[in-house]
Amino acid sequence: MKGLKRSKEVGEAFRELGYRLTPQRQLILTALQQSDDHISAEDIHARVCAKYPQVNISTVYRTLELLKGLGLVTETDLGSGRFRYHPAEKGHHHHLICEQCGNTIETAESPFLSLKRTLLMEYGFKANISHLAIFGRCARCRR
Amino acid sequence: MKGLKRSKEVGEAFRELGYRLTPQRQLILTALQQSDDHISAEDIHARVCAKYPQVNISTVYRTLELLKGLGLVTETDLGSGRFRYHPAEKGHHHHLICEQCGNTIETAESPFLSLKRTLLMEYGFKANISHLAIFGRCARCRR
DNA sequence: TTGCGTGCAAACGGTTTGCAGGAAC
DNA sequence: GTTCCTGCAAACCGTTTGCACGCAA
Repeated sequence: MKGLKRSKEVGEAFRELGYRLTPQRQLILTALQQSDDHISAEDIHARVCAKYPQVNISTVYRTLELLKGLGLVTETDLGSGRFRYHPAEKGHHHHLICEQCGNTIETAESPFLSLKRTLLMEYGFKANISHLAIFGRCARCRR
Repeated sequence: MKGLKRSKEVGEAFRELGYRLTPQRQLILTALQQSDDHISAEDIHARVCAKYPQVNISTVYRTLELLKGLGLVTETDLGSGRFRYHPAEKGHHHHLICEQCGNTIETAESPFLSLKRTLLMEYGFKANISHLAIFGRCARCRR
């Protein structure tokens, strides 16, 4: 319900920026906001197609491109060979990906803040850490 | 000189493991070891072709696959849409990639060790951080 | 002589693009 | 009515695979 309301708000903002609010775009926005996880373009396409079967995957990519440009969506490469997308409003966090079982654990941002600080001080580099993917082995698989 | 010597040593080890030491494989090893940077399969292919023009890119991929399996080469995704390769012996380090000018800065491992420690303690997750790529803006571009 | 390694060509999978027709405004 | 957006199909690009030949051992 909240997701739908949000997507309506985004829709309005959309129109005010001079973009057309098509059913395809609405469905893509809804799919993004209803997903808990980070989803791929194909995932979005599948969800959209459930309601509106002839929507083409290229429309999904073009809409994601647009949303990315507007800063409404973050694109992440979680190492699976395909990009994943996530509403920017849902905040920053990071992913620990287990190389053995494939599960991903989301972590808070805090463990990464000191790293960010160090990189800034020692290298003058302002890290843009919004979604970092780190590979390794999770607690269960290490037992 | 050192690079060539090393690649000869690796070659011997290669043969002892039951793999054949072909000119193609020698050239690929040399290309890897002579590169300062992390290079892509295409880079390797170009260098190899300079001496032995009809070598096929699929041979490069197959050799890299083999070297990866033997732990002699690390494969990294620096976010450019293609993998990059690097001799494992050259040690671990990380990359700060400037989103503005495209330059990459290599950093020591130390700033990442405390992160690694925190992830292990708080999440029981043993991070396998060998080559991490972090995006942001470098000191020069921030001026 | 054996079978591993290679070149070739084609397939693959995710993403992008050109185009003409259609819908939002 | 105009312009933007879409569906379709084909191109794209890095990577992988099947196959038959050829070379290392």
